[in-house]
Amino acid sequence: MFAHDIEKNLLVLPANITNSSDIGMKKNIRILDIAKKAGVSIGTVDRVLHERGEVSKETRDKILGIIKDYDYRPNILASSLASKKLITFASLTPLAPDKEAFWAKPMEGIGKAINQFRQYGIVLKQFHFKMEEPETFNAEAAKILDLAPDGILLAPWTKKESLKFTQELDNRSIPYVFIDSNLKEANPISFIVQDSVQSGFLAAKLIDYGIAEGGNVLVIHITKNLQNANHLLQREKGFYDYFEKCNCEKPHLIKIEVSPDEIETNLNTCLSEVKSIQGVFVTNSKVHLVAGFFNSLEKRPKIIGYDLIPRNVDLLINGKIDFLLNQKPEAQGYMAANLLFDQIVRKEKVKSSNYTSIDIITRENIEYYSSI
Amino acid sequence: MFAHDIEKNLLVLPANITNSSDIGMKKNIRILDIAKKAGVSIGTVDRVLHERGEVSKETRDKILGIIKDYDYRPNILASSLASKKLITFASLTPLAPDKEAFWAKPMEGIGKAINQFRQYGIVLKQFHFKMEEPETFNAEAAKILDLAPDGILLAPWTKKESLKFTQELDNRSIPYVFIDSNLKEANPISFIVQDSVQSGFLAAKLIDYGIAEGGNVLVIHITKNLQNANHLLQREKGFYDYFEKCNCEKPHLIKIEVSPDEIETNLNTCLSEVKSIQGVFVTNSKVHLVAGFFNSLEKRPKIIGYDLIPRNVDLLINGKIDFLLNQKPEAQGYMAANLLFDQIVRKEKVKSSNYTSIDIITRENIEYYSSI
DNA sequence: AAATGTTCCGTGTTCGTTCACGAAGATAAT
DNA sequence: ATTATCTTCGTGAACGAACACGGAACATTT
Repeated sequence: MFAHDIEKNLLVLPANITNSSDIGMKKNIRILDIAKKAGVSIGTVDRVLHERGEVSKETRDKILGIIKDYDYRPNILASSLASKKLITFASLTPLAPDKEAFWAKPMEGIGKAINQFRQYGIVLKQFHFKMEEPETFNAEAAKILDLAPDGILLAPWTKKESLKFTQELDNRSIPYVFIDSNLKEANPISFIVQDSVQSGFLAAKLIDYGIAEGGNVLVIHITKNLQNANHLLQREKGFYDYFEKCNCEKPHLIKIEVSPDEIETNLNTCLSEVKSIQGVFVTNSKVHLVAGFFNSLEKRPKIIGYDLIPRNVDLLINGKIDFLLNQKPEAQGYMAANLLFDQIVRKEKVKSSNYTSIDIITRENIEYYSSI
Repeated sequence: MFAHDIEKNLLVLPANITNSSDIGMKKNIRILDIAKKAGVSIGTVDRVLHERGEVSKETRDKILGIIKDYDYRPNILASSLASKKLITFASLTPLAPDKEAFWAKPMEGIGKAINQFRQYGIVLKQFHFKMEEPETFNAEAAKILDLAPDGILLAPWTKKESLKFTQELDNRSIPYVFIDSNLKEANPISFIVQDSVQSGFLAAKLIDYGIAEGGNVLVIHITKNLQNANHLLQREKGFYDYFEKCNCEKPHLIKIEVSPDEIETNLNTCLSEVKSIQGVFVTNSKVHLVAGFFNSLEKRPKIIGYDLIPRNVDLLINGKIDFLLNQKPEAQGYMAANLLFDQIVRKEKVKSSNYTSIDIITRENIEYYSSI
């Protein structure tokens, strides 16, 4: 009577009656099951699953109905095993001068993820551009278009070039994931970034928490071209916002914009003019360049900066820097690669916006922030 | 001449000459390849791989040599697909009274991982014990032994009962992973915990950073049975250590041990006797129980506690608590399940000790610490 | 010498897909 | 009516590993 209900592999429990103390017990419906229900062969089901036509509208609708009703999910193990074609991912990120550089970290995470995906037939081709030379971005982007990969991990460093590239990707419907920063005008399947404004806000809180009322606080941008560095401006904004909104006595904020090679003169001038510096906020990883300057003062100001690059880490451990804000670049890379995988291989809908946590690092907790 | 070198699927590049700009391109050697090289059939290779005998020592050694030389890694896709047997994981954790409770979080992470593993034929059976009733631990442990799962996720809450259980697991060579705390006397394949001493150390730093020199600092244990709560004692130790080692002016530390239902009287007495409380450190998630007491003081002390449970989060956001230390319980669960998977399914060696980061949470960064 | 064990190893099927190939049946062109 | 061309669908061989089964070679017992 109910033989069909208990026939092997055809028993598919509705999701809502699964035993809540067990996870993963639901038996998936197979292509063969769908075929039987529809009275066709697996070849036909396969054709509608892969949308390669040659199926009458009638049977197509029938099969699609069954797929929906029984919530068919392809078995990616069998799928990847049977599929002989390679899936190619490409990454386009700033060139990391050495293994210690910031941009080596996301690549680490990406590499780790890709290695786990190897048996799924996934390969990654890495491309790098030089941050100061937008032409190199275009050149590498062109190479990627030639390669025609199945998915792209992209750090959209300069807006104009990135938009041109992503528009072309949209045309060719090649999915891409943004890493490190986002472009509202583009259509990535997902982006994974840190909230820069909020991180500046947090930095201000940490300064505020640690200083006596009043006094002077330096906000230092160390970059050659501040206008191109949107991150830094947003961090600054968050920092200022905090003191606007808080009901604390607002310190006197002094903003300094300087290129890496002019720090010495610039900061010496500043120190001779301003007394009683209670806090220093450096808006990027270059904080190691300024930490030494305040040793001479009778009371060192609270110093806060960004990123766990080795020189910063040393200074943090030695007590010359109070806080580093971290954005887990390895984890970002790892997640980004996983997002592409979920989208392309697992064919799942992925969260389109991903904000990484804003980690507060001190010498007391840094040792647990090294690995992924 | 070199035909065998380029024969399909037999081309296995040494790892050191892979192009560094590409990841995942190395072709894996298959069982069939090993069989050919050894001049036997795949059946024989399969027998030595699974150590089920019936192979002469001679050919066995030959095959093992090839496996080693060519760094054979089984294709887990094909492997899981072909293997019809279910792999059962069991978890034994404290019962979470509701979805918001602390112990619901690790289960969330575990569940997420297990769902990703479903197609590998993995199921999870959940077991829970009541924290105050060690007998329930024993009862559930017995159920698990009956079930004879392939791997176990275990929160070793009470030492005696846990050791008895893990010894039995050792006897039956069932692998287990510790979560939340570790037992030096046991032999888990891995443990994933937070360094409690260091977290107390960090808490002290945050108090120290925020208070003026001197003054009184309260250390509050809120528990029914402090001696059974090793975590809390270690956190206290780290907290005291900090002020011993630092070259700051050490505040006067006042230790309070109180059960959850006696807080009110206890704390009121304390407040009437001690003036000028600058900092409060609560050694567990019960910090929400005390935050309200200090509103009446003209200057609220700095308050720090543990864990992002809803009541704490509310108080943090409302500015009644300054810092919460977090141990990413979801991520712990997720990682623990992945460790079991890597060990049992992927047959990889896993890191035996895993320390989660000690996250500093403030109202400024909490919104990015909710999800996994 | 035949019968029976042992030891060692090969073969074939299966897992759920992918995909090339080809076979019907219907329709259109000759 | 015959051939050609579509449209629509089924079949069977992979993919790499797991595992049951069976078979050959050799040794041991009657």
